[in-house]
Amino acid sequence: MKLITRNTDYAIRALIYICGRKNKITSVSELVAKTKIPRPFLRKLLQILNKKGILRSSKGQKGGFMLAAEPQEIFLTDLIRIFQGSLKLNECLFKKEPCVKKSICPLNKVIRDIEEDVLKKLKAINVASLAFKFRKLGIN
Amino acid sequence: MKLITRNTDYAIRALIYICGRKNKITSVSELVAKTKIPRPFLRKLLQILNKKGILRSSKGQKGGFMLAAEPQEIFLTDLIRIFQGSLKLNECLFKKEPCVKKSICPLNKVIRDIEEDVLKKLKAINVASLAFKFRKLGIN
DNA sequence: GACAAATGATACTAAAGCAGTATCATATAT
DNA sequence: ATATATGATACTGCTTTAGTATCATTTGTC
Repeated sequence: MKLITRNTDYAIRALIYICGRKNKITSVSELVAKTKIPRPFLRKLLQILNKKGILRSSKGQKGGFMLAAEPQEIFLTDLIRIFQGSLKLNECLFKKEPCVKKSICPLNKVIRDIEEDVLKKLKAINVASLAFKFRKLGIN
Repeated sequence: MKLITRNTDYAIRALIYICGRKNKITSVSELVAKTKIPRPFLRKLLQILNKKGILRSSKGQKGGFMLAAEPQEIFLTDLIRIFQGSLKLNECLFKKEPCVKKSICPLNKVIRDIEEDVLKKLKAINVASLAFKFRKLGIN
């Protein structure tokens, strides 16, 4: 039972660092030095964030990445969705023979309620607020 | 991101049914007929619940399972712990080089807070209350 | 006592997701 | 030209999930 996996975690930390660099381009080399994330893995993550419109990249020497979106508009839910697919905590568990009464199933309901609450809380967290907290503590 | 996996889900549904049978012994055959859970898989789950002291079994003809614990004392958290291991939502994500400031890491903190809230809510759900809800709806 | 019907114990398997690595192509500042 | 970036893509190893398969043991019934 994991809320966020490692690639989501890495992505968030990379974004927090990039956010702190404001409008300056940040290279993978700099990110690797600061975050200790394995280089080829981080490269892959950044390329995905680029394709998803969260980062903007420039190639060639002096190339790198910068934010393409406002940091207060990049939510934890977005990153989880990108790197972990669906946000549903309880997928349909009876794939073969779906319970006809699924919509009123009490077990599904209690799980759904918890799920919705989690999503609401995740939705309230964005890169800007996290970056602010890190900055205040002098981390990164 | 799944709160409960299929074996936990199956286990809960089996327990709910067994709970409804009160003090009568319930065989795997009856449970398979009612829940449509694959027989060998269900057998394995019930054996685990037996070992963990949640079910009591009797062998031989007319054998089967009944609750070994009070249904209001069997919590969702217990079953998740049994079938999904730890309840930690965010395991240590920097295994190789653990962040020294982990205890004060803002990202870890927000995730931990959500996690604790989820656990509190899961802890409030037990087999008895679920069985009651199912019964009221005439399901199972 | 034989037998059928139940659980106990254990080992095995297939598929999916997670956490990366490796390589080559392409763009660009100097 | 060349060094230094990213882009695209394919591959690998490990773990978890979701089961299946077999044989041993116990027990009620005839």
